[in-house]
Amino acid sequence: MPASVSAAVTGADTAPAHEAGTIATGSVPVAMVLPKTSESPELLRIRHSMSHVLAMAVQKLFPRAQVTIGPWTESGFYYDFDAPDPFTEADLKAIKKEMVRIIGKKLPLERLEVNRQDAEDRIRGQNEPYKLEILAGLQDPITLYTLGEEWWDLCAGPHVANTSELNPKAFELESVAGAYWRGDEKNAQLQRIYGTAWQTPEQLAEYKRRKEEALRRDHRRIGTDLDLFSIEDEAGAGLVFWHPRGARMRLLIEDYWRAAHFEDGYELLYTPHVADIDLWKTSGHLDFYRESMFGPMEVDGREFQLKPMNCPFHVLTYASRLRSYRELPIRWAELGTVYRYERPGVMHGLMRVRGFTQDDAHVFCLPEQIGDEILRVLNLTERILSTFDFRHYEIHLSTRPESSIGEDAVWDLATQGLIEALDRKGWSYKIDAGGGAFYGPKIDLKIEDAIGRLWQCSTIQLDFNLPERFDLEYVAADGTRRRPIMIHRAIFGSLERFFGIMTENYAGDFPFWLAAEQIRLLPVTDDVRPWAEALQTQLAAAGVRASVDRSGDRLGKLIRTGEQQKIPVLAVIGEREAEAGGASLRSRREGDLGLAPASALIQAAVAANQARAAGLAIKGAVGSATATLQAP
RNA sequence: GCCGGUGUAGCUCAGUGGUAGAGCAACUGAUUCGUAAUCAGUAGGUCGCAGGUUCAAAUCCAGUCACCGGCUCCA
Repeated sequence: MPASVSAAVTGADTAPAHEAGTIATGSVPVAMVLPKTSESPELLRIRHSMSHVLAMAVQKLFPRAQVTIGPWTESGFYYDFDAPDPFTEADLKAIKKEMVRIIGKKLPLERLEVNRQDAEDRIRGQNEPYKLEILAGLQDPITLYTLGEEWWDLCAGPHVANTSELNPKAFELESVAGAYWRGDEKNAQLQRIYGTAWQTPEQLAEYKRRKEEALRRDHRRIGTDLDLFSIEDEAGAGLVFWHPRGARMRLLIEDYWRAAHFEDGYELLYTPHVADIDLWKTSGHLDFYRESMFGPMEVDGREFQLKPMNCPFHVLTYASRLRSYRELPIRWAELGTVYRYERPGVMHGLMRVRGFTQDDAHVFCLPEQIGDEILRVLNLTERILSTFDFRHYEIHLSTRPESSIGEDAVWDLATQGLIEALDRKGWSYKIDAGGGAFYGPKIDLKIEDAIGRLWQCSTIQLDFNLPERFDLEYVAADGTRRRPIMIHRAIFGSLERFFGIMTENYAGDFPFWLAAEQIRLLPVTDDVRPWAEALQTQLAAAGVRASVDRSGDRLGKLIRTGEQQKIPVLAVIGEREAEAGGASLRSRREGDLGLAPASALIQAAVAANQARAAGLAIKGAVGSATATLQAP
C-alpha cells in the first residue's frame, strides 16, 4: 500500500472556507491549478525574467544598489541587492511602478554568449563586485541576458523573449527581507525583495486567496479565538500557557498516545527535568549541543542542567541494572518536557518554542531485531498520525555521513534494517545519501496537511553513540556482555508543534472526539433550562463534554456564538424537545440531525468518543423523531 | 542573532505634541424569544517597558523586550 492513500480524507477538504462568522456548507470548490515553478516552464521563464525586471527597476531608482542573484522560487522570485539604504514598503510600491513601466516598453531579452574576459570587462565597467564573484564560479560558456539596451545580467536563463510576455497585472512585490550573501551569516547582509508572478491576473488572485486561507488557518489566530493557549510576554518568549480548552485537548491526545503505546508493548517512564551537568558531559551534549541549552544552575555547589533531551535519562534507566538478552527489546516512552535555547526572532507560535514536550521513546534491542522494531514503529506512527487525519506522508531515509562514528558493519546492518522495514511496510521513500546523524542512520517522515504543506514530525534514529558513551550492555545467551542497539523515535515530535499543525490542518474545526466542548445545549427559553441542565448532567455522567449556554440570549445568537466557537454539535432545546425528552441537533460536520431522544444522543456521543470519530452517527433520528414529534 | 515592519481595552483597530476613542466581547437590567447578531445601560487602558527632549509625549529621540514577514537555525 502506498504511503499516500488520499489527502481527501484529511477533513480539511470539507472544512468551511469562510470567515468565523459564516456557515459551513459543503466542500471547497476545486480550485484553479496553480503550478509550482518547477512544474511549469512558462512560469519559470516569467518568474526568472521578472526578477531581472525587478533588478533593473531597482537600479534605475537606486543607482547605488549592487546586484547579486535573483532566482525563481516555487511561487515567485526574489532578487538580493547590496544597497546602502534599506528598502521600505513604500519603496516597493515605487519599484513595482517602475517594473510596470519597464514591462510596458516591450523590451527584448536576448541571450549572449561571451568569453570570460569580455564578461569580466563588462562587469568591471559597472562596478559589480558580487557579479565578479559569481563569474569566478561559472563554467564556460558564459552567458548573459540583456534586457533592452541598458541592462543585462549574468544568467543561464531561460527567459521570455520580450517583456510583452509578462503580464503587468499578474505580479506583486511581496516583502523585503534580510538575506546573507551565499546564505552564510558571516557574509554581508543583503536585502532581498520577494515577488510573485503569474500568467494571468486570475492566477494571482487565486494565489492571494490561498495565502489568505493559510492565514485563516493560522494556529496562533485560532488559538486566541478559541481560547486554547497563549504565550505571555511577562513569562518570556517561546513558553506556552495551555488554557483549559487547549489543555483538555492536549490531555485527550496524551491519553490516546499512552493507550496506543501500552497496546504496542511500550512501558512509560517519568524522568527528571534537571540533572547534574556531568550527565551532559558523559552524553556529549555539553560539547555538541551547548548553544541550544539553557545555562546551568548551581545547587549545593553542584551544577545542574535543564534537560534539552530525554535520551540520557532513558539510558541511565537502562543502565540502572544488568540486562539480559531475554528482556530485549525494551521499549520505553515518555512525554518528556525539554527546554532548548532558541535565538531571539526564531520563535513562532507553537511551532518553534523554548519549552516543549516530546513524545519520546527509546527502543533497546538486539541487532537482529532492528528490522522488526523499525517496522513496529512505522506501524504505530501510521496508526497515531492517521487518527488525526494525517494519511499522506513523505519519507526520507538518511544514510551515513562522511564524518561519523561506528563500524561499517554496524552501519550496514542498521541501514539495511531501516530499508527492510520500509520495504515490508510498503512505503516509498527518498534516500538522502550522507544525510544521517554522525551516530546513526535515520528515517524522517513529513506529513502533508489539508492545504498541501509538508511538516516534519516523526523521526526514527539509530544511535551507536550513547550506548557507547554510557557503556550499555546486555548479557547474551553465551554469557558475554554485548552492546545493545538503541533506537530513538518520536511520532508527534513535539506536542506543542503537532498541536499547531493539527489546528491548522483542521482549521480549528476539530473532530468530535477531540473537541474540548463537544456539545453545547441551547435552551430556547428559561422555562426549558432545567431540562437542558438535566441532559447536561446525563451527558457528563457518560463522559461527554457538554455544557449549557446560560447567557439568556435568543436562539439565533446562541447558534451564532456556538458556530463561531466551532462547537461540533449544538443541541437546541425548546418546549418540543423538553416534552419529547431530547434535543434538536445541529452538527458542524453533518448539518441538521433532527430531533434525537436523550438516550440516542448520549449513546451516539459515547460511541463517537470510543471510536475517536469526527462526528456523531445518529441513526434514524432525522426521520422518525422529528416526524412523530411535530405531528400534534 | 540579522533585515524590514508592528506594539493603544479580552479581540479587531482609529487616534502625529494639548483632558485616551469605536465596534465586537464582558458585566447589569428589560425582553422568554425556534437555527448565525433583541434593546438599554455599566465597566474596562499608568497607550509593551524603562529613559530622554518639551510648559506639555500614545504621538518626537535613543534604548530595551515582544510580536509579525523573511534570512540563518530548528522538534
